[in-house]
This record gives sequence, C-alpha cells and structure tokens, in this order.
Amino acid sequence: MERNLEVVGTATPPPRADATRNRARLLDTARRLVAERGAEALSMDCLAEAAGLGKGTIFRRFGSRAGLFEALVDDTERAFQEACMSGPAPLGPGADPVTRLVAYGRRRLDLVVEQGALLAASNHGPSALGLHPASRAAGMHVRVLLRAAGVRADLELLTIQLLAALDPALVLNLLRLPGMTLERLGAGWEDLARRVTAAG
Amino acid sequence: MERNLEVVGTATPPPRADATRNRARLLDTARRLVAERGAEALSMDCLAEAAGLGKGTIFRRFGSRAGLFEALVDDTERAFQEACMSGPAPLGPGADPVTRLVAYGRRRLDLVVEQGALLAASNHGPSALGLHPASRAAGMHVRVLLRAAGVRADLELLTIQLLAALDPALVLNLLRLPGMTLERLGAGWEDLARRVTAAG
DNA sequence: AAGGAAAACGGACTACAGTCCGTTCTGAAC
DNA sequence: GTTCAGAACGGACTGTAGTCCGTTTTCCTT
Repeated sequence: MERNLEVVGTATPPPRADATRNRARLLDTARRLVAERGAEALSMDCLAEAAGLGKGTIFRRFGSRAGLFEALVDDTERAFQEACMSGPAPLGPGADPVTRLVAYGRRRLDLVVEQGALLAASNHGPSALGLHPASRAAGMHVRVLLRAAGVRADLELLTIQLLAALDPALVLNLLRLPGMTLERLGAGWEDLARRVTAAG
Repeated sequence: MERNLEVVGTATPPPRADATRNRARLLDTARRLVAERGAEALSMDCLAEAAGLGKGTIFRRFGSRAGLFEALVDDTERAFQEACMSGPAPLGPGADPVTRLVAYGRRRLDLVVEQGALLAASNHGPSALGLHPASRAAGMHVRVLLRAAGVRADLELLTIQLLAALDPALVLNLLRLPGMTLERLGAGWEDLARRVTAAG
C-alpha cells in the first residue's frame, strides 16, 4: 500500500494533527496580540507564552519572525493578487496597462495604510526581492503590465525599481513625515508610473 | 576670561581628551575588524573588547550600531558630496542636469560596490529618509537636478522614489542575483533617470 | 492494541543591540 | 597643587531573534 494515493512522485507527507492545531493556535493568538498591542510589540517569547506553546514551535512552523508575519498577511496578499489577476478593472484585466499599473500602486498604498506594520514585518532580508511568493507575484504582475504598455527596457530591473517605491517600510516612514498623505503618495505613484511608461 | 574665544553664542564645550582619543581608537579598531572579517560580522561587544574599551563608550560616542558605521563612511560620503557639488563634470557642475543625474546614480552604484556593506549598515531605521546628513544631502542634490532639468512634479517625493532604487541594501541584494551586474544596474538607472526627466 | 520510527515540541541557551548607573577621569578655577 | 563639578567610562543588565537537543506525541504498521 502506498502512503500517498494521490501523488506518487514527490509526495509531501500530510502534516500531523498537533502541527496543524498549533499552527492555527499561533496565528490566532498572534492576530489577537497584534490587535491589542500592535505588530512591532509582538515578540516571539511573548507569543509563545500567550499561546501556551514553546518558542521552538514558532520557529519550526514559520522559520522566522518575518515568516510568521508573512503567514498573517497571506490571506490579504492572496486576495490582492486575485483582484489583480481576475478582479474588476481598473485593477484587474479590462483597463489599459498604464491605468492598471496606476491602480495597482494606489491599491497597494491603501493596503500599506491598512496593515502596513504587518507588511513591513513580513519583509525578509534587507529589502524586497523576488524571494517570498507575494513579492514574486507582484514582480510578475508589474512586469507583464509594463510589457503590455509597450515599454522597451530592462523590465526585470525597472519592475524592481518601481516596486521599491511601494516598499511598506518606506511608505510607512514617508507617511510619518509632516505634510505627507496617502493622496500625495498615490499621486506621486501615478506620476512616476506615467513617466516611466510614456517613452515606450 | 571666556571659555571659548571663537564662538560666544551657542558654544559647544570642546570634547575632552579621552573622548577624542577613544573615538579615534574605536574607529581605527572598527576599520581593522571590518577589513578582517566584514561589516556584518562586527558586533559591538566584539569591537569593545578589541578596542579595550567598554561597550557603553561605543554607544555614548555613536548612539547606535548604524551611527558607528555612519562615522566610518563619513569621509567617503563627504568626498562624494563634494564631487557632486564642485567636482568635475559630469558629476559636478558643467554638464546638463540629466547627464549629471545619470552620473550621480552610476557613481553611487560604484560606491555601493566598493563599500556596500558599510553603507547598508549605516542606514538607520527601516528605509532611507532625510534623517542622517548624507541622505539629506543626496536628496537635496537630486531634487535640484530634477528642477534644473525642468521636471514638473512633486519633486520631493520623486526624489525619494528615485533614491529608493539606489538604496545600498537593495543594490547589494540585486547584485547577488544571478545575471545581475554593476553595468546592468548602471544602465537601468540611466534608463530610469531619462524616462523620469523626459516628460518635463 | 501494541510497538516504534519519525515528526513535533519545549525551553534552556547563544549572540546581539542597546540601557543604566555607580565609578573614574579631566580640566578649569583658585 | 588642590579641589570638584561634570563629562566620560565600564560592564552588568534587559529584551530580543534564533538555535539545539533531549523529551513527547502522533500515527502507521502489524
């Protein structure tokens, strides 16, 4: 008898019951603590104690602090990605590429305002690269839009340069500056996007 | 008798001899350790021991780890800033603004390759803002060039967006990507700068 | 239902940035 | 030269992310 009837080749064994239960418990507790005291104040020791679990369990499950936050924003990121790929225009297909690119940045800025601390904390490493799936998806999306807009350039690089302007940590800090508003950032993004796509 | 003959008004008392000596000793030791083992491997405990000083002294002098690295790159940053303001073209005055902007980014990328780890470690906070003097000077310079190039936009914001593409941590990570070279980054910057300044 | 291998767990442990406060040193005034 | 106020120092202390390995739990096999 095979241990896995569905996939014979690269079979990943199903997670154990306690692993699943504890994962859910950690995420629930984390969400509660974040709601109560903010994302920055959430330490791993604190979470472990509040969830009644060991610290090692957190790191086994999520790999790092950033990995935990990545899991926390996973739903939102999936929904956002879905909206980009198959939702209504102007974010989804239907509008022209530049309009979609503008809408992408504006919606992204909204997201940062809504849950910026979570997003910033979910950034692994020094700066955004195409490592975690969410940022990989973002890069793909923007690159496709740029190509569709007829931009002829090093699209991979241009994409990274554009997305750097939407980096949650950067945006969060900008919003703390006097005289900086979400509207202004949105207008700035639109201007940048139009300039970059203007030449062709 | 006045304690300070030169500046009467807001007189900052001169630093004590031991403070000056220890500051120099810390910087020397730090430079040596960085040369031997790299910037990432330099811990403050380690530096304190190697310099034969207490850890408190480091923090009293430099405020933070980033502050220490800021002091370490201070010479280079000053020279760079000087070259931008009054050096030979195309970096300094003489060339047209767009050419200067292109040269600025290219030279900045060179600097990141030369001492990227130091620059990355000297970044306070989450992402670059106009807080420490070096980045304030960079912002001023780019903003002036954009204005001189006739760009009509939210220049403060556009400057930040452009400089985000030169962030040391980002650039350092990009260079680790397969197929990414300094030349490619330079070309990418040039393309971005020309696109942004094209519209007016 | 019993056995056992592998996965998951727990919490002590390490390494690190940054703080605190009692102690030491400097330099200016007399 | 003595004094002394305040600057500078030292290193123990705190809080944090992440690691390690002996112990416990799961669940497949028989």
